[in-house]
Amino acid sequence: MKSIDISEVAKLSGFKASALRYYETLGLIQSDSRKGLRRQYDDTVLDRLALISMGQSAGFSLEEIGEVFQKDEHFEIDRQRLHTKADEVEQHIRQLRILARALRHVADCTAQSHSECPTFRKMMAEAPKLATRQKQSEH
Amino acid sequence: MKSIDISEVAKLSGFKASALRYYETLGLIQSDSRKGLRRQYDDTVLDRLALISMGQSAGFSLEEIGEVFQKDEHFEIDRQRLHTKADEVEQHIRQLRILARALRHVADCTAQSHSECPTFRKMMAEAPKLATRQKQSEH
DNA sequence: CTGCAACTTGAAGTTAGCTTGAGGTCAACA
DNA sequence: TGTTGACCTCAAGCTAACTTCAAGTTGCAG
Repeated sequence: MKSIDISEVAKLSGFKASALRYYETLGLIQSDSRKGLRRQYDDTVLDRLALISMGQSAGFSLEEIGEVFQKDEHFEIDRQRLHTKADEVEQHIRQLRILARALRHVADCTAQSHSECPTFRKMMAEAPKLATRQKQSEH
Repeated sequence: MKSIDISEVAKLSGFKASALRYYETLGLIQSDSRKGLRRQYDDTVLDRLALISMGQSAGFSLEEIGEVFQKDEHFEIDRQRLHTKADEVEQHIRQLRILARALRHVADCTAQSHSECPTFRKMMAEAPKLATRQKQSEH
């Protein structure tokens, strides 16, 4: 395990140093030592950051992402939680596939009004049950 | 086209009435009339809202979503933009697939440290180039 | 005709996720 | 040995996306 300087981590991960410091206050990452005042990181931090980045793009809050990282004693619960998160991601993927198709359709369909195009109508019919769930489950 | 009351739209779409009013100020939706003071919506608003919801879950800002809805004169540019958005969504999907696999792996893999598990290492190796792009392209 | 629940507006407040600024410290190079 | 530039801390500031609040209005049930 070699140590990397924060500026290097920033460069490699695409996160700004200020974001890395912020993540540290949230307990999402830790620096393993200091060189003077400067944070040095174990290179596994890059995996963590990649997961954080992907987690964010999956719509998880930093708090949720943090929970996933807690490898606590009761790891059976933890495994369950991870699978649940994976299920959520897959659900999300299904929704995005509909969106991609809808976008391409709207781009290509020559119909005046999409609300009257049967192809579009059919696509949208699949969407609501997927699309409204997030909001309900919040808070 | 039948008109629906805002409370009904809220119920059907999963968005709160306050959010609907907010979207109206941003020009994302319009109410087609009023009953007294109360907003009434054309039922195509539900499609729009489903698209908004999906767009958000794809990580687009309300402003970006609004742009997509602008069906302006130069529709060739518009088509191009829509396809670009679709490309972004598909890129996003690829990233989420890696995340889902990573989550399931971490849940099931018995290795002490994931950073030493070759399967995990291999997955993560695919991720960075996908995961860091969003941040760079912002602003 | 009278309530009153459910809407209205505009302004202010909230939360997440960072970034920025002021003032300080330090490693490394000339 | 001194200077400099990149880091440090802590507090305050910022943006997006809403929500909440206070004060007013209105459709409709009784």
